[in-house]
Amino acid sequence: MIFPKDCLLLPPYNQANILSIKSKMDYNFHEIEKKWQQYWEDNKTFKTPEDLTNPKKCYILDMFPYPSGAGLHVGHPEGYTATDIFSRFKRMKGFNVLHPMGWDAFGLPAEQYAIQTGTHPSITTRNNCDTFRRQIKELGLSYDWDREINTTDPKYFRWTQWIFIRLYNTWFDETLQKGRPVSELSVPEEIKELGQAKIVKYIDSKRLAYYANAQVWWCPHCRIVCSNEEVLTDGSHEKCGNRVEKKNLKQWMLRIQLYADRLLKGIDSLDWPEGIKDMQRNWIGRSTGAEVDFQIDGMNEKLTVFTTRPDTLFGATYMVIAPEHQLCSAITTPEEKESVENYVKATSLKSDLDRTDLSKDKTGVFTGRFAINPVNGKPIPIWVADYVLTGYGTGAIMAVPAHDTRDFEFAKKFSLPIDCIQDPDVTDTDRKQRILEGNECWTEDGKYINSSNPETGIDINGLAKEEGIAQITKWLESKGIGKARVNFKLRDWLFSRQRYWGEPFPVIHWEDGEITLVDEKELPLMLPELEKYLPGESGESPLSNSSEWLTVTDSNGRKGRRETNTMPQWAGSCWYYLRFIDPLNDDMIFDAAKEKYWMPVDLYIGGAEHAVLHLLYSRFWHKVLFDLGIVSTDEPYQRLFNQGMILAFAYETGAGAKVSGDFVEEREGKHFHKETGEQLRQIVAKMSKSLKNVVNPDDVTSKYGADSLRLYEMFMGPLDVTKPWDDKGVKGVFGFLGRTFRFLSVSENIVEGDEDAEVLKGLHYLIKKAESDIENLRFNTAISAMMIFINLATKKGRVTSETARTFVKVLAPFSPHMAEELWNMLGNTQSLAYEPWPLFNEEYLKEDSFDYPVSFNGKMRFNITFPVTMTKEEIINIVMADDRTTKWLAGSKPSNIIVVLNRIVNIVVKN
RNA sequence: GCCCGGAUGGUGGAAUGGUAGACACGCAGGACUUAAAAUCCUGUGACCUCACGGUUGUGCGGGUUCAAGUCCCGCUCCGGGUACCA
Repeated sequence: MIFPKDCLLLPPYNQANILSIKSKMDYNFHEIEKKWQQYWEDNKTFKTPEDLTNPKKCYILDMFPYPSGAGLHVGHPEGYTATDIFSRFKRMKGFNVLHPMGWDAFGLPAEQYAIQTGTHPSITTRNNCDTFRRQIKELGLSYDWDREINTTDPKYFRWTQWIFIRLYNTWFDETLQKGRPVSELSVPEEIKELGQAKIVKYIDSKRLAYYANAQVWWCPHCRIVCSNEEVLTDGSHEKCGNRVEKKNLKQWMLRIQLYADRLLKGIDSLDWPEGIKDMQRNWIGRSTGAEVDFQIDGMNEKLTVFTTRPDTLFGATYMVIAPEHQLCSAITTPEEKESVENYVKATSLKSDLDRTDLSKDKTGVFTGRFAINPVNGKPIPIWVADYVLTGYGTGAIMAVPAHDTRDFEFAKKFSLPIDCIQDPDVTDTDRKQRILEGNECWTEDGKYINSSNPETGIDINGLAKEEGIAQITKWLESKGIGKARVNFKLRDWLFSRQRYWGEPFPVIHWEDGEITLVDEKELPLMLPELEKYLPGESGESPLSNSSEWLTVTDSNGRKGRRETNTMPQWAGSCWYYLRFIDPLNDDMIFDAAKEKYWMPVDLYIGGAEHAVLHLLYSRFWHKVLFDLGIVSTDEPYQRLFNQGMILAFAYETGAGAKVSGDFVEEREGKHFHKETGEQLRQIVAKMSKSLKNVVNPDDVTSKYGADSLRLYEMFMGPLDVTKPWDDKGVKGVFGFLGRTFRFLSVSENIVEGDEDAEVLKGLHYLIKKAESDIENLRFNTAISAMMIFINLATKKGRVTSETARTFVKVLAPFSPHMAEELWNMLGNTQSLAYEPWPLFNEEYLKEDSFDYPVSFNGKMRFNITFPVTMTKEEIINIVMADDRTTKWLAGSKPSNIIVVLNRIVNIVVKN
């Protein structure tokens, strides 16, 4: 055997030492992670503090998952790791932290599985939750598991039902812009005179929860109601391919529209991404305008339209009503009856997508009837067209084809008159002529023309837009044929589903037509056990199959039937953040003092797909609860952040065919088809079963450990951008963790005494950087800073124990298992979860000198190091005397010399 | 169509208007090993050059500035949202 020279120099006892070091050096993440997860669980390390006197509190929330049968995918841990780092950091900063997790477990998949197999959804749900919980625990996330909640737990949905009762018993006082109990609603005298039935009707018309007919898509084949997205463009059901039809069903609705203004104004005060705020604003869609009445020629009826541009009334040359408009058949003349009826019927078969597709030609039919334009007395034709929707405005519009592209297209197609009433501000005289003649649409502003009428006395010619709107609105109001109005795009919320696996409504429909709610004391109203989960014949929920549960009799022998609809999945997720505050309370929804302490949620992280609906619905409920004095804040989520989607590489052939990951092999950085040998293009796509590019976190943790998975997900890039998963990237952070462990776990590397100045500077820079990066959720650069520090420390070969302890604390929020292990090895017996976060000392970061880049006309040429205290004049003198300056000036004289202290020197030379 | 983002090496990305490419992956070379893996070291935007060094470079075209990846104007492409909103 030949030994290398150096080896011979080692005394025998040192070789033994190497062995012991070697065993220490192994980064055995399996053992470490299991050990600390067990420790945290046994010691309830992350139990939420009960003490509510600490003024520093932080409520950190994840959007809780729907526990699907497929288990976790790598997208879940992204947001969870981010909130975990934030939570661990805040604990070290001395905050009381509330960081809970639960399950949004009502939902369709479990119900469909029940239909197929007869397995009760609660069993499927429990199994799925168990899988999710196991997987999440294996990531070492610091949740307080004593607060775990599940929306399908009767102890939880009891309170969801309780909130529904509150909504039902609340009305919105538009004067105060506030929800109030119906007991405080005063019924007008004229209604009181009409008797009890009318009084009840009046009150019902004010309740935030109301019962109404609503049109839904119905698949006769599957016997279920479908959502818009389940209906394909050709009007068939996505799942079975059969044709769907529209069906009117009695549904529960919530009057979110009344809260539109409050929901809109509330957005301003929130620390949310601007993009999400804009999306919510657009969804609410507030627009101001006016309602205008048009008298129908030859009938004692009027047609009311909503318009944002009442000032363009002189240009209104026809009207359009939606096919569902209530006056549609009354308006239609006998001659046009057949064509209108056919058109209405054809529309009802169209899916919403089909109907609203911009690329499709506009369709419509004439009703045979005219309306009178109030500003000039001209009769204008009334048409029916499906581009006008019933749900928005009044379901009728006045068309101004000269200045609205949609109206223009329609007018051109059906040869309707086009009257230009705004002077186009264009220099091109040909174009100007075309616009004035009604051969081109002008949608920008311009001074009014042709906008006066001696009979009505209006004249807005020459005025600008704002003044025109004001004058016409004033005129309409004075004549009693119109008024200023605010309109919202936001529609009331359809709040019932014809499903089994959801919260039952605590509602009884009595045989005499009365509707009553179940007494609060009787909650929760449980779901009945069923033999089969198929929907009822007529579109009713599966609950209608249950006989005992369904019927009730009151003390007077009156028979009643329970509501068979259930609540949508949104219901449970609308308020879960409140239950986390006091999840085990059986006496009330939550303790008021605890709510006051913990609310609002300080940081809420989840996917952008919930940017509108979940967040808007949740804010709506919260505002109602606020108005009723149940919660103490007006908004639930103070700071929101959306993580980006994690995509994965996929492969396609030159022809664009997708190739499953199984058939791809990599050679020299290129990708080839294993069978055909064809070179493939690497693309980035959503993870999907068909592309076989789904990454399972279990595979990653078993190979590299949870700390590596966490670190990689955070190191991939900024939290909010979509980014592709790359297995190779995990190796990078795994390598870093291994190097860190191997360095800090060897006692020879840890010394006592004074720290090296460079290491000290690096360490304090790291503390500062990590702290601000965590606060700003910029974890990728914080991790990079840790790598830089470890690279420096390993180069130096040793650090002081003080430095080691400090570094481990910085590492702790990111890779807590390894940090705990190292903390323990450094001689500590307690968990470091509550160790104070290290303070950085600005003194160590101070530099004596700065390496100035010297540039000529902005191009960097060379560097010179100067003391940081050196003045501009001294710097200029030395730089100008430098040989390299002479070289770059090449005989020219500088016209200007810019010195920005401790930043740059720029010498300007004019050519 | 409209709204909101984005475009930086082979890849993910970094960069208060002030040295573009930190950190990492990949790749290349080397060390260790019988060998491989693991680990460690070195190099690595492109182009010219033995080298010193130079030229060029942040999607495209203009502009502001002593100085632009960053600010402004006009485009192109990509991603997300939305669907005729009167």
